[in-house]
Amino acid sequence: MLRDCDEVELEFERVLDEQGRPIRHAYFPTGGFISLLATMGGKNALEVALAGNEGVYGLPLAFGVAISPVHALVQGVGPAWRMSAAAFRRQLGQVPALRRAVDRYSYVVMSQLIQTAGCNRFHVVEQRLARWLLMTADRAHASTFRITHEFLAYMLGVRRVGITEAATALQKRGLISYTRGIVNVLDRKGLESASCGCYRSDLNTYQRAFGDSK
Amino acid sequence: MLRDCDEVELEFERVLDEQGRPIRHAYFPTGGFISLLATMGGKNALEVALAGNEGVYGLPLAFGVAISPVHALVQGVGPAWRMSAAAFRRQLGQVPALRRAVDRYSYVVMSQLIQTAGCNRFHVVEQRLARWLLMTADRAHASTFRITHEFLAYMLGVRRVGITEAATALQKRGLISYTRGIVNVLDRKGLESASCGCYRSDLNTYQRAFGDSK
DNA sequence: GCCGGTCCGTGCGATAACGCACATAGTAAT
DNA sequence: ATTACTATGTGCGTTATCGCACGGACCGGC
Repeated sequence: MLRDCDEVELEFERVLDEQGRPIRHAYFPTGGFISLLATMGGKNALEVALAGNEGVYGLPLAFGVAISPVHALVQGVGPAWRMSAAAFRRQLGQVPALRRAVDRYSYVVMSQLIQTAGCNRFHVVEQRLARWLLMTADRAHASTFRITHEFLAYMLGVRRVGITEAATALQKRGLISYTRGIVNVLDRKGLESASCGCYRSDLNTYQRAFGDSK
Repeated sequence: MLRDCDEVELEFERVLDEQGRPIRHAYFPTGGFISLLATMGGKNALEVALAGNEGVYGLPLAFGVAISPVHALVQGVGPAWRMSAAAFRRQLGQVPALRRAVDRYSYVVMSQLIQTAGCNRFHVVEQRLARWLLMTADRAHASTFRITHEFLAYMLGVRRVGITEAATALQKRGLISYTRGIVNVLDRKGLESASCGCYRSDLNTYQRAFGDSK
């Protein structure tokens, strides 16, 4: 199966696919991770899912559709396996274990989309920011990572200043620290309780889909 | 395949499955339709998708997981075919055409979840209400249907009064009329332009997934 | 050491939606 | 007709977030 893959380096802010355009490759991130954004005409956008080494980018291919429903943007640099759309579909037909894993992961993503929809509706920016930082720290496999307020604002669909305010509050509480694009998670537990339950809820969903069978 | 099905009548406000609990049956609505809600601890909820005769309820079963990520509530009364979870999974394995249709529909639902997440973040209540009325009218196969402001508020995750205000505005513009739980869509085109682009966008997605191959 | 660019912080009026309380208007049963 | 109930409408102070503008701080290059 690896014969159909290239190993590529995901470059920061690289757009893998745009909403409404063909999906050219599936990606299996190993070190990097990918943001999936709903773009809402103009400059508004909203991150709806995150694909790191726990998942894959390119699910629609598994459903027999090659048009991306999201704007896919590299968020964390690092290596990934890349497979052409055609090869991915072929492998899905030939390798039952892959098919099963992708199906399970589809469930996880669908659940997260549902959770995120509610989260964006009901939770305040500070909670959502805390959740986002935790999710990102997990996928970056590090408590420190690179991200500006500007970029965060784009992900969460709020003003840059909204992020500044929320981040300042988290910093004052000693949960994070940051300077010019470098965020450091100081107190993971604390940040988790500052976040909405959505973070934990996502973890549980993942566990339910993959953990229980092991 | 129909041998594994019962024909059942979907009763108004009947809860088919709760979030986090097993999915007992898959449903193929013919006349009725089903709301899928994200429940956010306590009384808050948000409709994230709608399954009518264009789709099916029970997708997670197709992914090999039997736990519902949503609160599934009957929204429109009418008949549906019902199949046990086990039978649905069996049929998916045996009937390639079913598998393919369900895959395509999974893509549609996933796209709609993405769209809806953005919609709830960026669009005002009046636009979202207009969208919801259009979606419901489509699935009810009628321009008149039963729905209270209270229920609508629950679906859209806003205050009842928020619906009253938005509905009053739409009524003043001659797009709808309503009295005590009966809504009537008077001007479909007008309502569509009062809504956000999300309604049309959903239709396009559906077309893309199913229309193009025919 | 200055300069241009990037990133972060603050101030302020505007707005959509909130929560709560209460008023009115149909509907339906007795 | 009275009563009870459900559905809708109104009023009002509060809040989270917005949009915009500007001030300051840090950084790398010359």
